[in-house]
Amino acid sequence: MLADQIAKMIEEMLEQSGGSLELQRNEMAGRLGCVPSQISYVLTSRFTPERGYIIESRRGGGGGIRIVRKQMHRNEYLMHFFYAVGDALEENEAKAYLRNLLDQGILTEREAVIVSSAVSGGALQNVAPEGRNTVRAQIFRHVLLSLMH
Amino acid sequence: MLADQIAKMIEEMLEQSGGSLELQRNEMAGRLGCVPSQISYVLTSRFTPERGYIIESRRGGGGGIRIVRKQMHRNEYLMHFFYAVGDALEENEAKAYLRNLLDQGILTEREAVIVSSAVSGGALQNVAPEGRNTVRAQIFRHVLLSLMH
DNA sequence: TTCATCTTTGACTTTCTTTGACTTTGACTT
DNA sequence: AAGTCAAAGTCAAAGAAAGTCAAAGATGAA
Repeated sequence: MLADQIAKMIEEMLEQSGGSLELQRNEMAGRLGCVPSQISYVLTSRFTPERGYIIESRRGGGGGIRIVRKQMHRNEYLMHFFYAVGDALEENEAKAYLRNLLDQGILTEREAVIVSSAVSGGALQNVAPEGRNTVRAQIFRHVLLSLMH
Repeated sequence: MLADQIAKMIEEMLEQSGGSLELQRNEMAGRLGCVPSQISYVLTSRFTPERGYIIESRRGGGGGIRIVRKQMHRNEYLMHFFYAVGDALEENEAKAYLRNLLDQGILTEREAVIVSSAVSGGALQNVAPEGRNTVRAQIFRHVLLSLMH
């Protein structure tokens, strides 16, 4: 399958380059004789943050796509929380998790304060009350993902 | 890319001169072998007030362009952003502000990453699109407040 | 088979860059 | 004051990437 070949190729390039690389979508698609959006597809379906990759890109002349593989070591911990949080999260649950992360030395105090205020009731005033716990969970999970670096 | 080279060059000059400098658009374009409006482009796309720069200029004979990198003190800075953010905030604007806070040493890289992901489009998926920029602003402002000690 | 999910493709959109023609402004000369 | 020249400003068009999305095609499980 095309997508798998491309994915494999990117993995190899990542291996060679020690974990990060930059490529040009059109150029790569040209070399492989496929349509450029195929590259995008591979990237969004295989190189997701959940699997430990970060993708950044720039459009326009001289643009390109940057792929970074995050090192997995104490990230299992974050993963654990990621799944524990689930789809909805109360403000005080959030606080409890943060306390935990702080105790484990995964967050600094300031970092915990930042996250805490980002998911505080005040920050989510403009979200309909029924949706608040969902949004809070979503934000929290995104933060956890971003910390797996 | 041309624009990036020019930006880099200007950054270096700013560094050397301790934060402010004056240049001549035509003269610089001549040295670089590019069209003068390219300099204007770089200035408007990269050295924006959002990123903490002030640009002033004089036309006519003997004219020139003055570039100043603002530096304020912590809370002033945070206040400044607090008001600048206003009631709605795009994801890109948020990134620009964070970059700036990072450059000023007000946030660490990890902290910037945390905030960035907390206000990312992905984190706010469950907020109705019309409300997203409002919620993002609210979260961002709360985080700024929490940093003002 | 049938349904759901994953792939592939291509048309269209958005974003960023580069260029050049034209405009505005300021300083100096006459 | 008028004219001239030397700046910088503006803007739109063209070019160069990547992003999005829906339709069509596979593939696999029940």
